[in-house]
Amino acid sequence: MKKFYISTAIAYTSGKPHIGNTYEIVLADAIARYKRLSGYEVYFQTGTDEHGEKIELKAREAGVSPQEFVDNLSLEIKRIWDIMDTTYDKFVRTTDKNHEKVVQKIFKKLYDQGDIYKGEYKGWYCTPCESFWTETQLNDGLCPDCNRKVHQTSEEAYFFRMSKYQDKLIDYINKHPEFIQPEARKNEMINNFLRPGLQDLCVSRTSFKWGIPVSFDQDHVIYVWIDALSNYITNIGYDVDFQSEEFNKWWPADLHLVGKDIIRFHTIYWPIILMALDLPLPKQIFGHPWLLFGNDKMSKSKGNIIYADDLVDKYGVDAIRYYLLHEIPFSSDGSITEDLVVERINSDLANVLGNLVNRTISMVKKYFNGIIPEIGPIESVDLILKEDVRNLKQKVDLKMDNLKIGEALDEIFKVLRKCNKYIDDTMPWVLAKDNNSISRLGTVLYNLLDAIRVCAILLQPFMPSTSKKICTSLNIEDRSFASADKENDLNSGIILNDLEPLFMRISK
RNA sequence: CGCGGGAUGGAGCAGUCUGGUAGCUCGCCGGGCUCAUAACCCGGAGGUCGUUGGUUCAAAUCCAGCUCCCGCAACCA
Repeated sequence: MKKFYISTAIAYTSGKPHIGNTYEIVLADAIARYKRLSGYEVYFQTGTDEHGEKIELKAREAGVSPQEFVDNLSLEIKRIWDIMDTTYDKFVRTTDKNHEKVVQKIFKKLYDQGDIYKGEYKGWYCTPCESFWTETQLNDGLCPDCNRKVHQTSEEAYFFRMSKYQDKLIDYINKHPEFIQPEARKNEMINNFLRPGLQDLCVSRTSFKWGIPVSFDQDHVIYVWIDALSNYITNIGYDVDFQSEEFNKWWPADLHLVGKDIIRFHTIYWPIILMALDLPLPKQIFGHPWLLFGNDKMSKSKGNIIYADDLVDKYGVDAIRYYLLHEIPFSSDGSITEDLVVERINSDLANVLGNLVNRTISMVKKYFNGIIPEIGPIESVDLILKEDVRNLKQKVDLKMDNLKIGEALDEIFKVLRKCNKYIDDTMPWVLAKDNNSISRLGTVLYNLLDAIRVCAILLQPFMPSTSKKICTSLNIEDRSFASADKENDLNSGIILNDLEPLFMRISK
């Protein structure tokens, strides 16, 4: 069986994630479910990134220990992932003991082989704020927090020799055009960082304590790069000098999903760390766009934050999954407001999907006592619908393979719309009035039910519980993706199970 | 001249590589139908495809200049 390892970035435990932060786990879940249904053995990993100065600070503000602080947030994040009905196989934490142990070993190995060396980190220090800043973070040479003067300072730190691997990485990226998605991001990375030459990366800190200590130098904690990024290998059995069967099975990852803001770390630092460890690189990294509130970035200061759990309480999980998966394009930012959510629910989920299923099932009840009819006489109008249904899975596959998730959903909804048109074209209510056309009526309703069957099967990765409701009502036994290629796979003579309306219209 | 992406009916997008009647969803207007969730189906209005010039029988599409918007420009994750 072919394997598929997909990951999200691990979420930083500095605060409750908003709906935009929640997009990534839903996107990953849709892809993971899609792969499983397509016959892959899937490993889907997510989790939390729990170290760093910011967390140390926030914990102090909250009057709790950093460990308590991250325990709470990690739980909260996991709760939201669960609310979104996501099927991750493992939820990892960077405070897991095994992760910490292996990260220390990785650091030591890189140090021993000369990729990491001890040096000095030069920066700017703001005494009142007790903060280090880099040259570029300064605001006209002043502290970006308080706008006061800063003075140059230096801190003992360990550095990673990035430049040693840059040519190898450029070569790799050029030979693997699919490695960085969308492709525009690849140009950014090559032109802004790789071609001008990489600076050595500071991989340890002494200015805070909340992190994994460097095993051979206790004044230092390992900085985010090596700590957080290695979660992708430490949790599947990588152990520096011993590699488990599990590791060999899953690595390299097939897809790292990350936000566009952290694509640099995943397409430059992470691959170089892997090269230094002599490990293969992940096959693909997709830096997905963001979800904006209207046209603005969501932020606490703007007070425009929307949380996933609030939306789910109000509209249901599948509606929100649909919104996220359908409305966020492949490479440009998506937009959300509550009005937009309502609009999408009404026009797509209620009017097209919900109403179609409802009107079809009620006709089967009304005209055939709820029993799936036999196929009778066939007309040319049937063949057109059948053709669209037959081609659907292949179209969805193509979109999914290119990570065009919203367009994959569009393909399914196109067929649902065609079903609505088919009803108007065939006018089953007219057929029902004439005893001579009852078998023709059977054909029409059977075709509709079978089209709905295929759509419901293909909707599983995106709207799992809605899909399940439809499948249960139609008594669909085989729900694998392979069955979406079968034609007329419904059993005539079986009685439909009751189905309450899937999505009701929401009035504003 | 730092690098890259974009500008298409009221809104959001596709079409640009491989020039040849400008397409989709939503909204609006009119009609049809009644199985259905005031839903569904059909039709219509609305675009000189950012701007100027060039190539061509023909340009949203190719070339050049200009204007505006956005992302990136390294240690906050």
